Amino acid sequence: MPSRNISKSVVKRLPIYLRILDQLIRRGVEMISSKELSNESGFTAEQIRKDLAYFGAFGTRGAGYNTVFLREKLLKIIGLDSITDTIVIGSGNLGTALTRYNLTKNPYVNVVAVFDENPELIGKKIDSLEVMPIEKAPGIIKKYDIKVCLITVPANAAQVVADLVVKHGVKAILNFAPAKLSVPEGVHVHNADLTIELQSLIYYSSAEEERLERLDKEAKDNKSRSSKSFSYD
Amino acid sequence: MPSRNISKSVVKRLPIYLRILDQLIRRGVEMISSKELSNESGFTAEQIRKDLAYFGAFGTRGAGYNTVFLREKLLKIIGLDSITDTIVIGSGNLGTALTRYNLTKNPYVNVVAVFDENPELIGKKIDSLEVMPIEKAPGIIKKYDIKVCLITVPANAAQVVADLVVKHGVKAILNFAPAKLSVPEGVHVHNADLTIELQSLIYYSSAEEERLERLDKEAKDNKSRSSKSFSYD
DNA sequence: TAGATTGTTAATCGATTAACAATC
DNA sequence: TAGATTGTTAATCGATTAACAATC
Repeated sequence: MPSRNISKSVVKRLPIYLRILDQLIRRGVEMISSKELSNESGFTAEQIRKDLAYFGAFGTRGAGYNTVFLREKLLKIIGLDSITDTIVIGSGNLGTALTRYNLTKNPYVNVVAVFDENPELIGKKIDSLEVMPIEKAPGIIKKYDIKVCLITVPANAAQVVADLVVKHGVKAILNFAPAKLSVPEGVHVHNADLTIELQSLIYYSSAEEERLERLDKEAKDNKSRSSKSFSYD
Repeated sequence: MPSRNISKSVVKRLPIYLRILDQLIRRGVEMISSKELSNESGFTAEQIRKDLAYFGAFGTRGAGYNTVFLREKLLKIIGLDSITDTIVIGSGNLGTALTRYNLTKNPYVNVVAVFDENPELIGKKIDSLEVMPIEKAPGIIKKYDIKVCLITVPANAAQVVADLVVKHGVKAILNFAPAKLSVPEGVHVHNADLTIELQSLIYYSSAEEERLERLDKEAKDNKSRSSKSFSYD
């Protein structure tokens, strides 16, 4: 029996399984074992089987999973069985890139409008879309029943924009602004904070060990200079 | 005593603490308690204290943390105490946006070059940088001792690019391509896969409960139609 | 039937939270 | 000294891994 309350980590893996299935189907593969999915994805076979089992029993013992069947199940589970309309707020470099990217590359998502506050950018063309003033967002959200929104405005504007879209019915925000958004219960925010990603990567890019040892040494030096207690070890 | 083997989840939170400290210092705040940092960040005060304690004792009991002091410690811990030079490979919409973004917004990181395979894009100007042919990457990596690299090429080119930069000494890759990269031990990859983020967000954007129940119902219907066994409950 | 691989339960591991002594 | 808040140890929680019976 599928049980509810699926954890975030499980949900984040589902689109990866979907992508792999898309590739396999394109290559003509009809059946795939959890072992092979493990090779393709880097997750363990046990984890893959367990993830899928939260939603049902989609495989055949002794044989594996039918790729087309599993793909269809995953589409329904994730909610990609019909195209999701979305809007982009913030038509700067990143907003423009994401709009173009989604228009071309992503078969499951459709950007229906791009908004900006800056009057200079209104009317600017991004492929076939024209940047609209932010005031028109509520109307568009209503018209297309928008539930998902991408925010690519500067940090200081992000909360105002989030409040606005949530007020008109948006349930999920992909936030690229380097700011923590407060949203009511039931609204989901994923932070795609590129600065954070990059900085945490820098942590690993140089000899971690040495850097932290240097830090320890400094601390010790300070201590023996200024404190009454000695440090052992 | 600071212990080694810091987990990824801890490291990902450090840049967030850093950003909050930057804001606090700009506002003139001199001391901050873990409780207040909790309010600003959304993490619990216990977690913040524990995270920091992995690296040393930076606070003052009864008083909290000195913002300037803690910021400086964090810079050293993360490795941001000197500017990190980086390169961007792939000068499409996303690569261009990230290059501009980093050039302007990020004080700790500097994009020194942008590369592309496509001959048509070579020579294109992104602010003050000229897109260079990918063949020049090894020379630039050596010249600037590049350890961190952003990959924004199409999925099918990502692995080749990764192999190339790793071969010449890159230790950390921020990968925007929707592809799993294989890298040798000691090289770190962070995937910033916007499609995955967006799709997993869509999971939460519509009534999860209902969707999954519909799925269950389908499964049950199929079973009672085609199988020999009945399903109870 | 023998071989393979799922679905699921139990064991382990790791990360978060709670509690509190240390100490400013 | 009393009040506040850290640093750290112990308890809890959740997620991953291992094991194996079910079954194609």
